[in-house]
Amino acid sequence: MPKLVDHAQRRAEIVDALLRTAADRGLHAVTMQSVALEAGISVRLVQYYFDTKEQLLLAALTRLAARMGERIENRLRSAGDTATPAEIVEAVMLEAIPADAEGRAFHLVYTEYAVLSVTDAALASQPFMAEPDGMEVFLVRQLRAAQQAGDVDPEVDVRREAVALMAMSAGLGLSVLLGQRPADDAFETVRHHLKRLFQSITPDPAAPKSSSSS
Amino acid sequence: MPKLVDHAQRRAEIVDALLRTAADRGLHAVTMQSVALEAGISVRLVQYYFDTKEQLLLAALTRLAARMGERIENRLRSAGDTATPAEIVEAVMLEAIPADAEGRAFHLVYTEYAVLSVTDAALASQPFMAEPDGMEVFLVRQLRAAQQAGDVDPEVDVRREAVALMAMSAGLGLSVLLGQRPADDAFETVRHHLKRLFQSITPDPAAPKSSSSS
DNA sequence: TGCTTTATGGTACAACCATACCATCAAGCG
DNA sequence: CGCTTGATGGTATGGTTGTACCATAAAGCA
Repeated sequence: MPKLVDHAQRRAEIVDALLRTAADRGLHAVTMQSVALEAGISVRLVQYYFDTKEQLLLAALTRLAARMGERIENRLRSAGDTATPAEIVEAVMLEAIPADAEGRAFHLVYTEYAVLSVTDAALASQPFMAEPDGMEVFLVRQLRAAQQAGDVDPEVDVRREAVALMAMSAGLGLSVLLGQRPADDAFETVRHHLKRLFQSITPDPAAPKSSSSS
Repeated sequence: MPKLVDHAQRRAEIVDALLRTAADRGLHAVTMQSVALEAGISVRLVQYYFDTKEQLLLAALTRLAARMGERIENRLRSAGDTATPAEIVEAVMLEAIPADAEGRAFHLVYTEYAVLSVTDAALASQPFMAEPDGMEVFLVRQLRAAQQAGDVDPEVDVRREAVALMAMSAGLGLSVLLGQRPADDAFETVRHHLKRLFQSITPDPAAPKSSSSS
């Protein structure tokens, strides 16, 4: 045998090339040739490591889903062990909003995959949308903990609230992606809304005005 | 001359054929041939009425944006003249959630265009995203009116709240489109949230329990 | 040392796509 | 009545795409 290439790494490089091209020219611009060019290899090699284009696309999606998990975990880790439910919920919601170029690229490709999955059977059967369901129960747990800590009104329907929070962050993220509003605006909206939610039981007459934060 | 065809109507038929194919096979499946087939005419005719594919896509987008306006106006009209700001806001938000097949088709294609516009220069320059901005000022007005009527806490930042409401309905609509949750669930979430917003000044101790949770 | 296996390049091929070109039919105007 | 003009069909064409096929260099094993 020749160079004895590490297949896993080579596949990762190719997948990254795909994600890069998808990020700045769209998922529809992803072809065997464009990926090969971006990866600096021949088309034949892309074929060699991923027999068919569909398998390549699925591998990229898998990678993307994994990265999504990493991103959220990183957010939570950087929040530290002493993080309150309010801080955790905020971290998760802010993750859905693309701030820097990397975040934009990530969320764009992810959204492209999601929309494509509506009309593409091969993608629809892929369980990469399990995330939202898991996220929902996670948020519910955080809200319940906040309720028991007295930070959230015990009358709040935590399940409904969790759904609303996820929808809001997704919607804000999308609007930022579409260039309808700057990321900072979305950030502020999230913080403002969470402040309301987490203060709903203690209106604290000493400082009723929201004032500045962050 | 022969049949002396009404160009406007013929163009409308072709555009509708495009929207139909896009709705059930995706925007990426829209080709001159697929549109011609769906419209029951020859490819040459599609070429005849829309010189290039790009013009055809732009025409379809224009039609889509117009239909968006009609849809919202219909919602508002069916709410009647006596509608309260709360009812108007609810109507607008529910419109963003695809309930029936037609709504699904409409929102799917619209979302596909929106996502495509991120990487497609020709679409990005199109001002079909002016809607959200106009919608924002519309919602702000409604919320202000509600404040003056005493239905919304006067301390609420109406502009922030409007942004949050739009994001939430967009996010819920997207999740329904992606099959992550049923439309009824999204409806309930909207209603539940609006009930909180519009009762924030009158907590009505007679019926504090909103419903049971999971 | 020779053979097998792996990694790679190049190229061919069939399908498809957008578009251009050529032809035709019919209707109203002169 | 003939000619022009609008509406349509068919087909060619150049480009691109995904995939299959053929070839070859190199590295370890026998």
